[in-house]
Amino acid sequence: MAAECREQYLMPIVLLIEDDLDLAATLSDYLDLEGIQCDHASSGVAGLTLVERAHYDVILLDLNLPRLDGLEVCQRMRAAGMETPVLMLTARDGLDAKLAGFRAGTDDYLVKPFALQELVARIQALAGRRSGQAQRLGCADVEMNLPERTVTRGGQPLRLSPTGWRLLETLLRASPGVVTRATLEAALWGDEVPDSNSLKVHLYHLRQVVDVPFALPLIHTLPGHGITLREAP
Amino acid sequence: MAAECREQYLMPIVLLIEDDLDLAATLSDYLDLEGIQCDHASSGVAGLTLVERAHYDVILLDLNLPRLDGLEVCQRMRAAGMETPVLMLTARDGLDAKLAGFRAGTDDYLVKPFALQELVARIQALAGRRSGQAQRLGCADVEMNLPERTVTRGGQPLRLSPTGWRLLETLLRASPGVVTRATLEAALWGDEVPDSNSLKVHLYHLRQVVDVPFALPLIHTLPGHGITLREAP
DNA sequence: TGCCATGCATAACCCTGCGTTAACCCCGAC
DNA sequence: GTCGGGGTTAACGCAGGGTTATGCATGGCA
Repeated sequence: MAAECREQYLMPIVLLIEDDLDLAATLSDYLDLEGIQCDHASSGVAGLTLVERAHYDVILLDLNLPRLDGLEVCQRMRAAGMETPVLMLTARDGLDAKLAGFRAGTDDYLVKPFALQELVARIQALAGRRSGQAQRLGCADVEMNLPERTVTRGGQPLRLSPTGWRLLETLLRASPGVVTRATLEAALWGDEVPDSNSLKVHLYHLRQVVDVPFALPLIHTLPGHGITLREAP
Repeated sequence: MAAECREQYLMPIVLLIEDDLDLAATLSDYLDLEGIQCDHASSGVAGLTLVERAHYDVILLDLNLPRLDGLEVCQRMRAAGMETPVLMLTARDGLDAKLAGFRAGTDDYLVKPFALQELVARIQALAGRRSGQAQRLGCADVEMNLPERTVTRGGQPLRLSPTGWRLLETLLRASPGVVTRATLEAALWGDEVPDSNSLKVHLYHLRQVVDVPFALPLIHTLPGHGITLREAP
């Protein structure tokens, strides 16, 4: 996880199921560099439990796994009703192997050795199709899921009022940049700003939810400039 | 269950945009044999107009087209907001060509010569992801079978009025996303919304059927945002 | 033909919680 | 010392949303 706020709003989260730990580390590092967050499971069973527990945009699935092989994992996922796109990674190039993969319910099939850039492109294509779920805003450990209308900090869900939501959204979109109070007021109310006090009250409430319960405050005011949402003041 | 659903989904309709008429005829015949209906356009412009006019599950796009090449066609489709999956067919195997394809918005990339069976498998994967849910919708332990017009929760059948059905269907299609009340009203009545009260009454009745008899409520309202159907609020 | 069940629209009611407002307070700049 | 930008707090009004009751259609059925 990169320490700084990401400029990319579109940050797919993938699960890599792969028993070769060296390869897994290489892939994971590269994907992180490309702005794709990557969880890792080293066996089929571990992968299946992770899939049930968390949300992923794409699943990278090695075909040759020790006990439970990739085909089986994919079949079980589909049988359980999971629709998450699966990208099968394998050294087997034969037509029959590919067809078996698709029959098991995979969405794409990439033969090793492959170019890492192609892997990234295919992940993005698969994640983008579910465009609804891929739209997230994030900064530090704050994550905002736009279609689901949920915000979490450090994985913990936050309760926001409609205005609090819009406030946080504008700050996130600008992050790590600074937003002037005038811009915030315009984002909340347009031209008809209710009272000069309103904004600071809303900011106060937002901090109560986003900052106070946590160790590190993220909302900083740069006096005379405006407000910013980031780790370092 | 879900596996059977995939197999059972039949007759995707694809559009083949290809200037080589011999190849087009061969592909088209083979796809027809496999139960995939295939329209054909022999130029980029012709393809674009067809795409606007009719619905296709997948678009097979040759990269090398006379005037308007495949990349351009794909870009224009995406710019126009079309989300139809595109499968690029081409003789060019280079990494740069592939990356350019994905950058233009393609969903899959198949290098000639390819096995016809692999083409079919990839078409079905692309079509299934979009319309595989055409038969059956589900979320948590709720299952809706569209052709049979039955809904169950935890295996137990639910009795829904026509309006309740459409309401639940809209929520299921969006799940786990949030649907605004305006969208719901539009889905139920179009432009002629009867009364501002009607929606909340129908929602109340739907909850009586879907949520109240069960331990875990699934229909949540996120104040100021809309309604959602999922496990976590 | 008349009865009953079902589904829908409408109106009325209540309550929670959100937004606004008006205070007061703190602190650094001048 | 004063002024102003910004943080904190409490009070009030109201809209959004949940709940309940009523009346009117429609359609099946005796």
